[in-house]
Amino acid sequence: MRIATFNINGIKARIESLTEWLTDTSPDVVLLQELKSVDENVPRGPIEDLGYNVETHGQKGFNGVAILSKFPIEDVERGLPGDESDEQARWIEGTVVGPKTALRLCGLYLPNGNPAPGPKYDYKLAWMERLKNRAQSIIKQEETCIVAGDFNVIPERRDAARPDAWVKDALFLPDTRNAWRRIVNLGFHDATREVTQDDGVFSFWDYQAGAWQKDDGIRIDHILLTPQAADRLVAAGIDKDVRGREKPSDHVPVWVELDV
DNA sequence: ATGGCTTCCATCGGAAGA
Repeated sequence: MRIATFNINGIKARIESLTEWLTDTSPDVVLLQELKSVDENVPRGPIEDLGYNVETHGQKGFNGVAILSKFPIEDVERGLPGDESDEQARWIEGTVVGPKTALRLCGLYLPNGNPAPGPKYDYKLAWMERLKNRAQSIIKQEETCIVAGDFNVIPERRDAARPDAWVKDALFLPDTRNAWRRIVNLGFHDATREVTQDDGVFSFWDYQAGAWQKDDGIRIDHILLTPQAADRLVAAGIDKDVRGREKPSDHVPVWVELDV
């Protein structure tokens, strides 16, 4: 089963390039971020026409996450536990049942956090603490599970073309990276790092200043695997060419193939 | 660079993104 995560930066603006990529690569499951749409305005028709079930957790104007799946999506939960007052649509869970085993899916759009310091950065760190708590219970349950999405975290210097440009940024500050490590160290495997230790592996290139043309990218979209999921890892990759197509998102899809 | 693009909402500018 191929599972991808993709921050599409607006599902209404991206529906044509999204369906083109779905047709080309035919992933079984897709976790989407930044729908920038309420649920009722998501253009689900063109996606359903390609054989996908669609579960969304949208919000007016920004944020918004979704699960697309060729398999039925069961036990859907919306919103990250731990703060009833949090109205931002950044978390969705669901389960798909493959030929061999069930797979729990957690799709996330982690807060950007800039400018740091400030209230937006405080929200980011608090959100990461809630994510750690949810991740801890997933690990304890020994589920075959992936936690994937736009983490807005550059884990290491090798994950940026120009790491020195990011040292004061919310995506790369020590508190951000420490919080990331505390989550990964619960027992997760970073799928992309399971298949490559290379520099220059990126998932985002800014629209500005010719970042794509200069390959001035960062790796911030990640797929974390529980040990039970990592045992079933067959392959992983990044669909980098998507960034060079017409009217692209500033992110590209990151994917894994799991024997589930 | 107090933002060089891009999207959204809502108009003809501002917020948000990373």
